Amino acid sequence: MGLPIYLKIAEDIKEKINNGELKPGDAIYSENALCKAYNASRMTVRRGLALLANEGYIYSIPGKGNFVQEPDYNSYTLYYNEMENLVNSIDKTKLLEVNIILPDYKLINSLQVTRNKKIIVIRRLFFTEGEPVAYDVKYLPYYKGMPIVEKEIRYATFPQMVAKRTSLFAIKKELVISAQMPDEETKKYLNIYNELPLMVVEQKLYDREGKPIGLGITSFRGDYCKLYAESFFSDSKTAEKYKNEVSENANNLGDK
Amino acid sequence: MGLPIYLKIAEDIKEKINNGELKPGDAIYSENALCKAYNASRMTVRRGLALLANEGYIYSIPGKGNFVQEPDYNSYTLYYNEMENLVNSIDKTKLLEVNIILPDYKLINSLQVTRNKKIIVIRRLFFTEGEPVAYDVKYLPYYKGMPIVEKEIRYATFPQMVAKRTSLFAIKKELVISAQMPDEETKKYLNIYNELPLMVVEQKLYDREGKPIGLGITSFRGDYCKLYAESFFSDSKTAEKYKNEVSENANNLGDK
DNA sequence: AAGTGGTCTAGACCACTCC
DNA sequence: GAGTGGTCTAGACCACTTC
Repeated sequence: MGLPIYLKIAEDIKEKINNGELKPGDAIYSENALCKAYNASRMTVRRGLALLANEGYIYSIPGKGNFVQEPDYNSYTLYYNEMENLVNSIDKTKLLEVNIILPDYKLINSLQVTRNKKIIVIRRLFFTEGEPVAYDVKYLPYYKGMPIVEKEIRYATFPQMVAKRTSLFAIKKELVISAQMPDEETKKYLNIYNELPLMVVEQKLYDREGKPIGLGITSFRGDYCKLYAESFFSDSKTAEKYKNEVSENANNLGDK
Repeated sequence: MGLPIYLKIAEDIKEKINNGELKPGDAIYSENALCKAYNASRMTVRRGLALLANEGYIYSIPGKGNFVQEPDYNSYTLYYNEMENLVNSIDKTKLLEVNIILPDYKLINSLQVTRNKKIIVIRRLFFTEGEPVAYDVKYLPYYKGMPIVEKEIRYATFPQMVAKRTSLFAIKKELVISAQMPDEETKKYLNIYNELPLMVVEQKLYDREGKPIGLGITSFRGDYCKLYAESFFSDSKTAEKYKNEVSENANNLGDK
């Protein structure tokens, strides 16, 4: 069959872990044992084990062996894009303000700048089908020669805004998500007349050295925002590619 | 130096990507070229590249080459544990109800069961320093011989509850996060007398075959719950162990 | 035909753990 | 000292893309 040996090894062990044959803390067969069992070279066996290690299934202790890892119960992957979420997609934005200000106490702390540092403020409203659904504020320390392009300001997400200055690979991003009641100003912007909470997402970006390079606060109408997260144990990804082949091969062998 | 060659290769290329020398879509030196440049065997070079691929920095096209990957702007890692979050840790729970019910329409849909399937309901209150901070409901399809242990019911998180039935490795977890206003009952439970929103986290667990095995809804007082997420480009993990040595080497590059 | 990445081998030396 | 994992080599054959 077309399934590479290293994948076969990884899948077999993964299956043993998934069905409970191997439990967290248990030792796996040694690499040499696996070499013999699969009639494979050690590099091939190690490649299979490396896969499992990458997916969080096993870990190794030099001199002792490979062991089944305790799974991480509390880790999820969250997809967040202020322009797009479960409930709505932003189809229009309105620029409320673009300005350069001096930071107040909170901003000085959050962006770790001096009180004389100029800060760009961008305040926007996000619309979905004519309805205002989110109030968005970004704070960016101003640097000389920083390009400010109208179109970008209107339609860019936060990472896109700073991409001009730094490689996006180098950026660390943080989110703090909370439920809050809107103040009077926000109520007005978002056409809130009754008791309706906000989903507030605070987004902070850091450069490679860990220095903050931007703070964004997006306040969604509670009825227009749901965030979605999932635990992905990257199970299938590895063998997915071969899945068809496997079933094909089951039917017709031997051509090519 | 103690830094393994494959790590050195990976770090060098990563640096080129981070500082913008290599941009998304750009081709990397071919594996053979890297072999010569680092005076290394191809397996070693490929190990370095495999690292970068795993971290989302590059991808490869057979027959063409390795290329710099466009980073994923919208992906974050969220840590969620209903008993523990940014603001508070649950130090006491109160069991409101443990019961077996027949599912209503919504549960039938959500858990994908028949209307005759028995469902376990567990309703709890979570406390922090004497204050009720969250109202928690879990729905679990009932299976014969399912152990129900008082202590577990009181203090277990959702994944822990189902761990008895299925290997946790095999579980897929989903979260849907929203901001809502409390109903009268919840207000009473959580001592809410004024306008205070809820952070509602809906948690759904699936077994290996994708069948739902549990639904949980936790309603936190808005002032007692903040969720935290971060983008981790697993940068450091790889080289962390060698960091001291890396900075040593940073001074005397430029050879070759 | 030449170059690329994908898989794999059969060794090697090292540092470590366990006995 | 025997066994373990960690690193690495110098080849090999394959399928693929490009010219």
